[in-house]
Amino acid sequence: MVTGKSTILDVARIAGVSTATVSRALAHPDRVQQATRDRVMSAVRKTGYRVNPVARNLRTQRTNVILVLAPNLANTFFSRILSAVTEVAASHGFGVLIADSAPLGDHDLDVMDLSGDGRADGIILLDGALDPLRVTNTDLPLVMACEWIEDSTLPTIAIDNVQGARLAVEHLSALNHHRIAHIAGPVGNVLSTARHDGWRSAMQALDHRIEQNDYFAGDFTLGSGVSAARQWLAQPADQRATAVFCASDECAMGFIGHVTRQGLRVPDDVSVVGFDDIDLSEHFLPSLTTIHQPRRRMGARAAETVIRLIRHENTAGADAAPLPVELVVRGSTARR
Amino acid sequence: MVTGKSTILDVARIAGVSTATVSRALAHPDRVQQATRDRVMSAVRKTGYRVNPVARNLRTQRTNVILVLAPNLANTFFSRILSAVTEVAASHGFGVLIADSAPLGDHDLDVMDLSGDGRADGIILLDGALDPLRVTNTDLPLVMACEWIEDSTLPTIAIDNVQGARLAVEHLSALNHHRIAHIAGPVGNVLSTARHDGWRSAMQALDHRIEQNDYFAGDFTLGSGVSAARQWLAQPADQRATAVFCASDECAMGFIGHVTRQGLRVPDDVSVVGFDDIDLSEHFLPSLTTIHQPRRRMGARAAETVIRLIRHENTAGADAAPLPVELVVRGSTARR
DNA sequence: ATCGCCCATGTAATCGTTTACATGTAGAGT
DNA sequence: ACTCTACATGTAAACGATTACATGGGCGAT
Repeated sequence: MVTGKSTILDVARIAGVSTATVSRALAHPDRVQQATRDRVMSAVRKTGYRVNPVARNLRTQRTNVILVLAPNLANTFFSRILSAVTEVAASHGFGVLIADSAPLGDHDLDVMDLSGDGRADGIILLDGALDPLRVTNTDLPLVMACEWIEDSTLPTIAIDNVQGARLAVEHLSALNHHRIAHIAGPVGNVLSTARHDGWRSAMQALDHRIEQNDYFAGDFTLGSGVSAARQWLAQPADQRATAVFCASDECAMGFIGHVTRQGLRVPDDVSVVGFDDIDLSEHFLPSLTTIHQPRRRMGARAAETVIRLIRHENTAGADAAPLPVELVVRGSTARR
Repeated sequence: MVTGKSTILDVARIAGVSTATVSRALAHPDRVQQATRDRVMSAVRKTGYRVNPVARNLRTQRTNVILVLAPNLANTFFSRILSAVTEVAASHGFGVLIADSAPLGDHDLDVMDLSGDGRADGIILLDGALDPLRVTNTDLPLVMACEWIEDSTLPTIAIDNVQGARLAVEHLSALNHHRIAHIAGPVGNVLSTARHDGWRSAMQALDHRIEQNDYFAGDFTLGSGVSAARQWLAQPADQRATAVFCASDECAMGFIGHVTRQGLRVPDDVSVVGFDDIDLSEHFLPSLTTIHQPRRRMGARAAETVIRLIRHENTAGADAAPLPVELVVRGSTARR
């Protein structure tokens, strides 16, 4: 019980059996006699033996681990996805490890340098910005979730971002807003692009002209909401958009925070719609009208899909369809 | 380049050398002749060979991986700690994997079932609720951060929670509040306990009586802030505490959100202080007066400490002292 | 009593690396 | 010409488990 680095051989010696029997006693208790099983167990207790997972992984070529690569752990958006993944995986006997994919972009690493050809049985990738060549350079089952990679054939779990943007714009339009600005996400990001496209096409479909000043660059963060708010406030009061559709809730909160502190009121002076429906949105002041993403379902579906791939089960199914989004009307939007 | 599951032996055969030479060409390029090195490299390219980290880990008994166990990834508080850990680790050649420690509490698993005696070289544990017996049942270097385990001798990086609570209470007292309520964190949690103690002792030191109704149970979440707000509102208006010290920022936001929606104003009708200084606090409405935790520094220090332990470097130093906290005065507190 | 089968256990190969040690070759020093 | 060094490479033993196959004893059927 004291040592701590005992091997299966130590146990075998103490129990007076072979290593094979120890291994069997542990993995298939029904295949060894009660008496020897007891001797083995007691030896295990005596030595404090724990199986070395690395050795086991090498021999069995399995790890029972799913690796999740997330682009930015600081983004509160991922938490619920991760917990859903963890739950589903656990119910199938898999553990979950998470890694920040940011270092992968910078250095010359690729996915496998972290995941290791053998460190995980499958990967869930939440980062669409990774070089596709690097990503597919692996035999491991890999599914994308939330974000995706254009022109790749990877299984992908995502929502209909264009539709989400459209719902936001239509909601604002129905409240008699015609000048609906957009604070975008980071350029190059697939989500940004989809939401931006959705905004543009919805505006066109509703015959609302998009003024040059109504597009603000951003990056999903609180800070980018604040700086967009500054730019918006700098415009002459009678020439501003009367509503803003933000590419993320955080960004929306940054915007609202800043304009409120400058003496304007939301939604009386400007309506704001976010995207994501993070936990805080409901409690923010004013509570945030936003596009709800089914985060738990995304995480669960991603986990199920990758596990099915790992097990070589039939992966055909309704997986292709994007998950539905939903407009949640709260206190940050009002009739003009 | 096509296969994908080629071993060092395949490379050796194609290059016409032994596996030892391949291994050396990759790990110590200076110890093989230019010519053979080139042959090896070209064989590597031809086969798409990637070293199998599991085999390497087994052989070298190292992984260059640090495992971080966090109690609750949904808590936005951890993000910045994690990114600091990741950065520092990377600069020392370590990768970082993160796992949710929640499953460890429930099942019969212990730390090693996830980390694996061999899967990581060291552990940073952010969860103080784990059974100490299970935690210390490992040879791996292990450091605690943020939370800690009573009566254990594990190296611990933390802030002075009692002092933080004291600063909050003193600030409110200086603003002429005497009835200062407290919304606590989960019972049994070391942070909750320390902050609760700090509140109580500061109140005593200032000769403020603690009324029975001024303690609210909670659990750090938004929701617990809301339900505390309900209880507080249910009290007769002239008999309520005039200020509230919350055990977390999220909780404070939940409280403020609810009372504001019920028609009260913060800070005019009630002052609120949070704890943590998460990103959003500055942008919340009103912006949140809170106790700032140096999250990046905690993460960095934890990483440095565990790496020093892994390398058997002298670990003595100023590590014992808790990191300083700081009161950040913003818009949620006002003179009574 | 003999044969054959089953069950519990042991033997040893295997997973894919790294690395201590052995081997062989070439050039320097005498 | 001979030895000694130095260096490049090969040989083979680890790392710690799992598992196909071999072995031997016990027991039922004949």
